[in-house]
Amino acid sequence: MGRPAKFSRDQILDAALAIAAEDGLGAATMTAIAARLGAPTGSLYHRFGSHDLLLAALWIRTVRSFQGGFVEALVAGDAEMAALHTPRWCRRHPAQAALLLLHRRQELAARWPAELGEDLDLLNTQISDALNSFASRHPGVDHERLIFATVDVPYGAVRRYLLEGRPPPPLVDEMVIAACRAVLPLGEA
Amino acid sequence: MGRPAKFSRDQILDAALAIAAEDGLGAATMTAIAARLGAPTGSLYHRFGSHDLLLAALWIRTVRSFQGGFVEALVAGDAEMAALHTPRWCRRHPAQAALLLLHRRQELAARWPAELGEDLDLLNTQISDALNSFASRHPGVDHERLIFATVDVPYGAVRRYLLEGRPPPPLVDEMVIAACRAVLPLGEA
DNA sequence: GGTATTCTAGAATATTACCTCTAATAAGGG
DNA sequence: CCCTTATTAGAGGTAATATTCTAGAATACC
Repeated sequence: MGRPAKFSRDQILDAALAIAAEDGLGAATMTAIAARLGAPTGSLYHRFGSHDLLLAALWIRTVRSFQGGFVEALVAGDAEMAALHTPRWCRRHPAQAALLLLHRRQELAARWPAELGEDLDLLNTQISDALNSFASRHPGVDHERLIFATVDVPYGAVRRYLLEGRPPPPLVDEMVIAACRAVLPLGEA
Repeated sequence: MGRPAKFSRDQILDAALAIAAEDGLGAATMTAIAARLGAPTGSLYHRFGSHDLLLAALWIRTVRSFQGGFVEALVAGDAEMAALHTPRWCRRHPAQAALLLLHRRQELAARWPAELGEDLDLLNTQISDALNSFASRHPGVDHERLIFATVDVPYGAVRRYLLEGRPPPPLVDEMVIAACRAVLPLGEA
């Protein structure tokens, strides 16, 4: 009931993402997002109460998009698959990857909106649980080592290519696996 | 001759660095830097023509501080020492590390000041040369693998701790070395 | 067809931050 | 002791940006 929306939440977030990917996060001002969409700024404020809320929503949407496959691989008990998820996801979603991996949550919004705190907590809990669950099922695997192999190394490997705006080459996957096996005491468990 | 300076270039850069480390790069406005130093904004503009120039100078100073030891290790032909340089340097210079490793040059200044272009080029050349020189002296070592082992992996390993504001633990060094040996075909060459 | 509801539309306002400009201040040289 | 020079000092201009506000448009339900 009521007038149908001409600009959806996702459309607005997509516009913000595109601008952030092209010209940096600082360029994603309300005016710029509205202009790219051909919308007046009022429409943005109708959906997102503030600039901070808009960017925070974009951040959460991006984290959720990334996290799914990662947690899935961990739950399936496949650490190497989890490690490979990062380069693979980056190839499929370059703009989102640039946002997620080249920025900190802190710099998105000066003050993180309280109403989105729970959403983020949920995501954090989800990933913590997956890591803990994996570690507990693999007695030799230290928690720190697991994060190093499945998060830190893939992250570092991918970052340089994101900065240059090109997809990570296949060699990245090979080296990520090599590092994985060097640090985690499991051949194919 | 003339009145002696009350606020030196380095003092100003230190203030900017401290603010960036504590509250993020966006908080390092001219007013904030001046306030932290107890100086008027005019003094900052007397030494640095613009906000961009100030941040660019800070960036260059930081890169130079980091790069010295890294290049040195590479020139000495010790890849593992080069890889360990990152975590070690982070422990000694936490604020500088947070700036250098958690930000891109691009987001410091929208337009990089032309007059500092050469300074940056020099630093980039220096590191390129060191990497090339090392690779040419070690026939089995691929360029991409060398960067992965000495730059990307240490970078990823250290990042999480920088975000949390604490120094990388010793385990990081151990894992960085393990990854190094898994990827580079040299035992102790 | 009327009415409630949701949204677009964009002008106007407030805030914020960069930057400039003029005067005052503090040393050193003659 | 005066004059030159480099610097402090900070008020105020300007531009960009977030935000608000009022009016109007489009749809669904009755």
